Amino acid sequence: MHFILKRKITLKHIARELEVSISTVSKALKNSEEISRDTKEKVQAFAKLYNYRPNNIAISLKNKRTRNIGVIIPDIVHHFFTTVFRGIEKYANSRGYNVIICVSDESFDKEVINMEMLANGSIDGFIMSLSAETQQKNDFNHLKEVTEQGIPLVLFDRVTDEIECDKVIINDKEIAYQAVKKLIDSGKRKIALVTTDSYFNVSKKRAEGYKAALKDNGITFEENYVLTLPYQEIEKSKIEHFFSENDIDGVLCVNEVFAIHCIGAVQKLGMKIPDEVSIIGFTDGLLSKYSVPSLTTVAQHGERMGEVAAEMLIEKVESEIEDDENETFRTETIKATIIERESTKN
Amino acid sequence: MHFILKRKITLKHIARELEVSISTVSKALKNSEEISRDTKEKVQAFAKLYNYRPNNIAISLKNKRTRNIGVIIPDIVHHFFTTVFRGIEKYANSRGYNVIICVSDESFDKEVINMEMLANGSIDGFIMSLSAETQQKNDFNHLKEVTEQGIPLVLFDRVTDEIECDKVIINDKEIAYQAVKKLIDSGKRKIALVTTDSYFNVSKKRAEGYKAALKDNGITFEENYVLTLPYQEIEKSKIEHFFSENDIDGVLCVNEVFAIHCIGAVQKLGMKIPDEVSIIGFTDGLLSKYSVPSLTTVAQHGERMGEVAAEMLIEKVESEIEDDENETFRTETIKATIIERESTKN
DNA sequence: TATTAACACGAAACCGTTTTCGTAGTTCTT
DNA sequence: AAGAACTACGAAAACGGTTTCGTGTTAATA
Repeated sequence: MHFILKRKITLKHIARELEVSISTVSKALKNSEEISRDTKEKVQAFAKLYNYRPNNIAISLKNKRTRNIGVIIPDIVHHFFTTVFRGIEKYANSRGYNVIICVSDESFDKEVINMEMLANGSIDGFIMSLSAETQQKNDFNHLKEVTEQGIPLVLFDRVTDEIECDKVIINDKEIAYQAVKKLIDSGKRKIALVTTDSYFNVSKKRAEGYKAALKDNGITFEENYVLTLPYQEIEKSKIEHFFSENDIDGVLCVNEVFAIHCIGAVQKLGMKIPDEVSIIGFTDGLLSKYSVPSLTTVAQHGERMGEVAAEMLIEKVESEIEDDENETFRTETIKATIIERESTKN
Repeated sequence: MHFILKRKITLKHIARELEVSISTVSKALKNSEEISRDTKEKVQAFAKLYNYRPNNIAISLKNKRTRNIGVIIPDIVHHFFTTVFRGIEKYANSRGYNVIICVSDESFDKEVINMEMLANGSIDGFIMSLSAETQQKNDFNHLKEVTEQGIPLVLFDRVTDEIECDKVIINDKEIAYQAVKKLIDSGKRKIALVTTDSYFNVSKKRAEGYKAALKDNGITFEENYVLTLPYQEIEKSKIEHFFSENDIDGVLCVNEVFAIHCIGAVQKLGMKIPDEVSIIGFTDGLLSKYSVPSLTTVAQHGERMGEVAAEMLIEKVESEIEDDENETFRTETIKATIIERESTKN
């Protein structure tokens, strides 16, 4: 076995070979008016023959623009985040950007480290969703530093009011309201909320919608009807206990996995879905689609969210106005929709 | 609102401010022996105060090493790939590498474009899994070019013999054999294979294991018992038809979604799982865990696969031997395991 | 024919580092 | 006191491009 390494060819090589200057080569390849037709053809032919490609790193250094976007998300093995990521990747790619992804693993420290790693020239801007720990600690100095350096930042889904930047969220409160309204309209009155700890801003918003819907329909909110579950390591017994102790006929879950667990618990207790208990979840993933019964759920349109986030970021990146003074930040809201399946009746 | 942009500070700034040369600053920050204690302290203090961080791009250009890994996968909203990716990301990060990810979307052209985009200096090496279309076309010139340029490449799961490089696969044939054996041992004889088109090398391997297990147990292979499904857009009716036309008592599916569909079809036909029909799938995702009945499945240990791939790549990247002559490539096999759940009996 | 304009190209600076090498100025030898 | 040996630093090249500006040659103009 004998490989000939076709090492990357540079302008310098071409220049030397063709006995012209580097500048001439550079211009010739850009089809500059300055260069004679003859020379251009010669250079271009040579470049093509040896498959010349400009070195991205050199261009990045010169332009102070990498065409890389940094994405920091709490988890990658998670349907919602992957859909958002797909949206980001697609849009970014269509605009000639690459995506560097880092996973914070819900850890504050990792989030900080990842940001610092990328903030030193590797990327032109960040798109991120806050880790659980960051939201808990309420410490956003790493974000502040980055924005103060003039690096554009777009936050999605798990955002914070503490930082001024572009944001993309869904209408969590509203859609939770609608979901609960839907349960009420189908005759349910004893509606539970299965949620995570409230330092997740999305959970908080969804709880608000839940409460508002109850109130507007003359149902008094009962603390007992709220089941708070850890984000991971769910105990089935706790859920079963919840449903056997309380007389529930409708459930809103803040995610898909919780909803599946509820289906299991409810069925185990011998109750029929949706007739005796109706269930609505969040996140339209495979689980919702393929569970039996299939799950009525809130589609968050993650891909759209990703696209919008990427678009906002690239806009900021490319508008080199650096207008400092009257820089303006937007918050885009993606309208979630309810996908009706078998776990509810209408 | 008035922001003061703390623009990134460079060696040049420090040098100017402290009235020393750039080289002195550089050395001082590296604690070089060459520089006097006084100067070092002065420089280091200044750098710390202004939060100096070296520019990654400049360092990359100088060192001709980016500490970036390029990952190209067919799909991101896919449990197996995300787990592999998590493994890659974790390991890479622990070694100080960042990961740039591109999605080929099962398209040959996108795969090529993405490779070219990254191959011009943006990354030190590739980890990838071939797109469906690439496997179909059997065209691997883009891979060949990259390896010929001396860029390390590690292929995982969807690999090809046409390219000499490091590879990470699972023991597809073996584990399929074991899965079928398990069905046979539990008394099943009329075992179906639900698979994709055979240009997927993994499907081919699994089919081989399936056939070998039948043969070794004196069961004749029947073409009728193989159901080939498209990768997407599955028609339920086709599956139901398959199960009503054939007298099946065991099923091996090459993925989770196929398995879930089979559960649905079998149940619709009024047959009991696992007593009348046992089902085993591939990919241990949420669906397998939460379906009813839960699914016995082949765990591919994607995260481990990713770790191994990343480790192999980084080893190659960092061994600058460029030994050309006797460069040696490995193929690591991750041992898949069968996770027993309710869809089979023993 | 002298002047000017157009043409075609090269030198050099620049992006932000690292690193080699050269050299003032000081201290140590003998 | 002269040479050797340090010490502490700076100049410059290099990584691979882009871009501005200057200039020698030729062609057009007066």
